[in-house]
Amino acid sequence: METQDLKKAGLKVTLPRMKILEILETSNVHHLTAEDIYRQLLEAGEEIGLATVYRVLTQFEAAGLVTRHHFEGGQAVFELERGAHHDHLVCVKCGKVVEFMDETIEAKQRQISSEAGFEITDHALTIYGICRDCR
Amino acid sequence: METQDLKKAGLKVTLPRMKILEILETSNVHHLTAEDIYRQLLEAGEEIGLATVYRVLTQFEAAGLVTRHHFEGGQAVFELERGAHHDHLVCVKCGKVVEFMDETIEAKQRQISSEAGFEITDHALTIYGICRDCR
DNA sequence: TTGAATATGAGAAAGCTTCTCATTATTACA
DNA sequence: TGTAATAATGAGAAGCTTTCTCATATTCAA
Ligand SMILES: [Zn+2]
Ligand SMILES: [Zn+2]
Ligand SMILES: [Zn+2]
Ligand SMILES: [Zn+2]
Repeated sequence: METQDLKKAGLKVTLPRMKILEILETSNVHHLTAEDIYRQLLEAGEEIGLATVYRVLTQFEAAGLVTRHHFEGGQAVFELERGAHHDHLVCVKCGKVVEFMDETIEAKQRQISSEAGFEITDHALTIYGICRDCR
Repeated sequence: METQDLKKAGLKVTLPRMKILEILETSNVHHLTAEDIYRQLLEAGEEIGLATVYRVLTQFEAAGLVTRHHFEGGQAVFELERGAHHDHLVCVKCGKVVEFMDETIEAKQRQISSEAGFEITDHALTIYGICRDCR
């Protein structure tokens, strides 16, 4: 299936791309930085450069396989696109990420945009807080 | 009044701080990057370094005088804290920023956080789109 | 199998932001 | 007002994340 995804996106099936996709698919943490992925590749003994990780993630994003988020704190985080739109709750102490989706909020955003004369292309709602475990 | 704000924040009243505060107060565009401010200072003939601009903005942020936003596109933008919380609609073509606040959305966020066991510290909702003029 | 097209690794470079440190300015108080 | 203690500044170096360059290696259609 991976192979199909890559071919559909017009990308050649290469070892770096398959390994990166595999990490995104099998990781129990769904939100990973490029460095996270790079480190996992090193640990697995793969000799894949950090530049390749960034390059591939950017291609995956363009192909719609992956979404890039800009949470506070510098590094972008990437997550495999699993179909369902959602927004994020991020713990500022431990970094835990909880996903949620609220149709009321989504609808209100559409209404606000249309009233302002904007054609929505995207949106990012991130709530920062302290999770139960960190309190 | 500016002078008071600075003193209250425990900051000495210096020329760079007053000039930067003045730019934030008088600019008709409310969302400025550090470079925007630096450029305006240069144009006004002030010899203030970019490092000072960043330093002062960070201090203003800590003092609650200014809010820092991380819209897409790398550079942070700063805006004078005028008391009323609001979220943002950003045009991806021209960069125009429209502010809005919706109590339904705010309330939903509080509910979602509390249900997830998070104590909210902050949130950022940014809708990206194409404004009327850019269509 | 072969060659055109594409991808990779390594390091350089870019873009934004923070740090360092010698110099200068502010402020409290004599 | 003068002075000392404290804090702020400017300039450039450095840090961090991300992208670029280019010589080499890989993929894949024919
Ligand atoms: Zn949403
Ligand atoms: Zn997510
Ligand atoms: Zn809000
Ligand atoms: Zn604003």
